[in-house]
Amino acid sequence: MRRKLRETANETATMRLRHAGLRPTRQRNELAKLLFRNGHRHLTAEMLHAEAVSEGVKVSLATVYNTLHQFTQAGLLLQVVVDPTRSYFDTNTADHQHFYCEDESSLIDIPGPDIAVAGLPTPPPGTQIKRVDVVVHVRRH
Amino acid sequence: MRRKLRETANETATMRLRHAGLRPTRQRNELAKLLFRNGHRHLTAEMLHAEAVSEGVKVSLATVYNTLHQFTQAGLLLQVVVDPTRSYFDTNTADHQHFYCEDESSLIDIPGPDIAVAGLPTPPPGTQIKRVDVVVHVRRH
DNA sequence: TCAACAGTTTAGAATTATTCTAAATTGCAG
DNA sequence: CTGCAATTTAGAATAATTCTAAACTGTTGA
Ligand SMILES: [Mn+2]
Ligand SMILES: [Mn+2]
Ligand SMILES: [Zn+2]
Ligand SMILES: [Zn+2]
Repeated sequence: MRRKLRETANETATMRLRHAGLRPTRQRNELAKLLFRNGHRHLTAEMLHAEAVSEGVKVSLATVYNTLHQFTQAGLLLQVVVDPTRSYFDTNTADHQHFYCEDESSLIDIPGPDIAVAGLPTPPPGTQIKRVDVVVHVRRH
Repeated sequence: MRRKLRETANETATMRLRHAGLRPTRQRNELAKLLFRNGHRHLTAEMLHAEAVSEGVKVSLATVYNTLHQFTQAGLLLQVVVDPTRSYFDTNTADHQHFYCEDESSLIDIPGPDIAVAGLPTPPPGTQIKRVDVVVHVRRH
C-alpha cells in the first residue's frame, strides 16, 4: 500500500496487456502508459512516437505502428478514418461518434447515447452491419 | 436533331464544365464523359485513369488527380473518406450516405432521406456544422 | 485570323505515410 | 539459467499523392 505511483502504473499497463493477450514488453508497457494515463485521446503514430521520444521513452516508429495496430486488434484502441492523409487512433473504445474540424485537424468525441441514426436500410445481401460511424464535419466561422 | 450521340455527350460535358467555371479542355471533357455517362459511381484516381487508358483516352495520372480535385471543388464530385489507404470520389453529389464493405472495398449509396441522425450536440464553440457523414461498415458473413 | 498569354497538361522527381525485411534482442517456459 | 519464439528495429521498400518546370492549348482581342 506504499508503492510509488510509477510502479502502480506499470502494473496496470502490464495487466491490461496480459488481459488483451499481448506479451508485456518494455515498449508496449511504456506506450500503454502514455496512451491511457489520462482521459481519452485521438492521435497518430507520429504523434505518439514524438510524445514517447520527448519523454525519454526509447521506441522506434516501426514499433509504434506495430503496437497501435496490435492494440486495435486487441480492442484497446479504435482506428478513426476522417483524414485521407493520416490515420488516427482513439483510446475511447466505447460506442461514440466524432466532430471533426478540418481546419485544425482535431477530433472531438460525441458520446454514444447522445446521437442516434434512424432509418438504416437493410444491408446489402450477404452482409451484416459491423459498425456505424458518424463524422460531423465542422468549420471555423 | 440528327447529331450523333457522341457529339451530344461532348456538348453536355462542355456545358457542365463551363457551368462549373472550368475551361473545357480535351482531358476534362473526356474524363467528365467517363464519370457521368451512366449512374452514380465511386472511384479512385487510379481506377479512373485505368478506365481512361483502356478506352483509348490519352491523359496522365497527374491530370486525373488534378481533375478529380477540381471537379470536387467545383461541386461536381464528392470526396469520400472510408479507407485509410485510398481516396474515393463520388459522382453522386446529393445528400446521401454509404455502406462500406471492407472485404471488397465497395461503397454503396444510402439515399439521403432514408437515413436520419438525431441528437447531434451543439458543435464546438466557434464552429458550425458543414456536413454529416455516416458510414455503415458491413462485413461478409 | 491569329498572336499572345494565362491556364492546362505532363513526365518524372519528390514527398509522406505506412509497411516490410532480416538481423539483433528479449520475455518467459521449462 | 537456457532455448526459442515473440518482439524490436534500422533501413529499405511501397504506394498514394503532390510537386516542378517545361511544353502545350484554349480563348480572346486586335
Ligand atoms: Mn493516403
Ligand atoms: Mn496513406
Ligand atoms: Zn473518439
Ligand atoms: Zn455515394
